[in-house]
Amino acid sequence: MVSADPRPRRRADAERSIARIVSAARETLSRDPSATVDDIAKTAGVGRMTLYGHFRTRPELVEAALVDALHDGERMLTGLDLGGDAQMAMNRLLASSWLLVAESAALLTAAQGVLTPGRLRELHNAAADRMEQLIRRGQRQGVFRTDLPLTWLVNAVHYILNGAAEETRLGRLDPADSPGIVIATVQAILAAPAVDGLPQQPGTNT
Amino acid sequence: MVSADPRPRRRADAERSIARIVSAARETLSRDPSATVDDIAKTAGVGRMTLYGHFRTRPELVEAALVDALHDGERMLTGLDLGGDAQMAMNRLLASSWLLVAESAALLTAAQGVLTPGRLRELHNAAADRMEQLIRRGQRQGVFRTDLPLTWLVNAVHYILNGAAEETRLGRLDPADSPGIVIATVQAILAAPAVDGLPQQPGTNT
DNA sequence: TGAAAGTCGTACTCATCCATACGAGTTATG
DNA sequence: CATAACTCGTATGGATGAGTACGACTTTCA
Repeated sequence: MVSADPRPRRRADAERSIARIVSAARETLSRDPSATVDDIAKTAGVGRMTLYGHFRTRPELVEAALVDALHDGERMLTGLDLGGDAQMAMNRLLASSWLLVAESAALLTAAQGVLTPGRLRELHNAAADRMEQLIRRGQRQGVFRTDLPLTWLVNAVHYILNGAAEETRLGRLDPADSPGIVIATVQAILAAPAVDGLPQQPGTNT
Repeated sequence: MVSADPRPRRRADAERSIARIVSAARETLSRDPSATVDDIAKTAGVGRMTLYGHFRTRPELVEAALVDALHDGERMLTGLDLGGDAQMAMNRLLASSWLLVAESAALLTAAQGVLTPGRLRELHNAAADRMEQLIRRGQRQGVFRTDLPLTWLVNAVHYILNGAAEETRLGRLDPADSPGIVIATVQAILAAPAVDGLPQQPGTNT
């Protein structure tokens, strides 16, 4: 399961080009999901032919960009404690991943239009699962609501994340305030409704 | 300010064609925001040339479809009581407009890619204002939270609406359940956080 | 019923973008 | 330093989709 290189021999400058291209693809597609191959090549400061030398088709390039972003996510979450109080864990998860998710929202859109749903799910599942497990744990702890479908809760969080990303990109939200706003909103969505005079399962919230 | 007809004389069959085209545009663009003029004409059961006879460019057609959808919204809200308790009013607003908003979500996306931001705002402002006023009133009543930017609250509701629309379209949400889920989620987002032992302004919730 | 209005197919131009072909020049690396 | 790997411009092919031109046919309506 170690990352196997089908192409072990590659020159240093080629490696550099690929890195610049992938980076440019992430940047460009995050601003405009329908960006042209030529746009991406220009942003990378590289001829279009060089790009095609490494990525045979546009979908292949988009996938590479998405995979790179997801790898960043995994790396970022390494060593992040998702145990303990689910609410706190969720806040930590959001605080550390919000920026990446925000930046990659449009990239995900681009991928949706170009990759098969199956392939997309395969790539994106790890991230989605993590969120789902955490919410489920919060439900068992009694701090997250259980009266709405789990799938909806997971996706509602995503929609809020992407929405906040867009608001930030459009300048309607101060990037400095965004994390706090996202956390507060997600908390509100997930929180178990504390009915007046019927404070949920007592004893579960230490 | 009455709707002025720049083209008073128009034959009955032309009127019919236009209606079918606009309807087809709404339907088609709501499924695929990047639908072709040809697609729309086919859906309308009309030749492409007929379509071009009434709408000179694609943007013009998209705008007509959006305007039609917005008119539907206005018509739907006529006679809807938005007074009284803001929370209840919001529930009524969502219950009656959710379906239309859901259907028009993708249409709005199409419009965003084709209309100038100014023009789009001009068309869409009435609907957005209504939501904003209602939230503001709820804040004055003490039932909606005031610790997040008003703009964000308005747009967060929109993102949830569109998200629910997408979930429904993808079959991940039962259309019968959607309204209830949307209402519950929006309530959670807007509700003033009832701090334990500090139940907000007493006397406002009769 | 006849002229104006509307319908609509075919064929065309124009622009954009993906992808390939070729080939000359440049750089890494054993 | 020689060769293989890489870069990259120009040109080309092919697909798609917007919008126009033209002209024959049909429908409305005064």
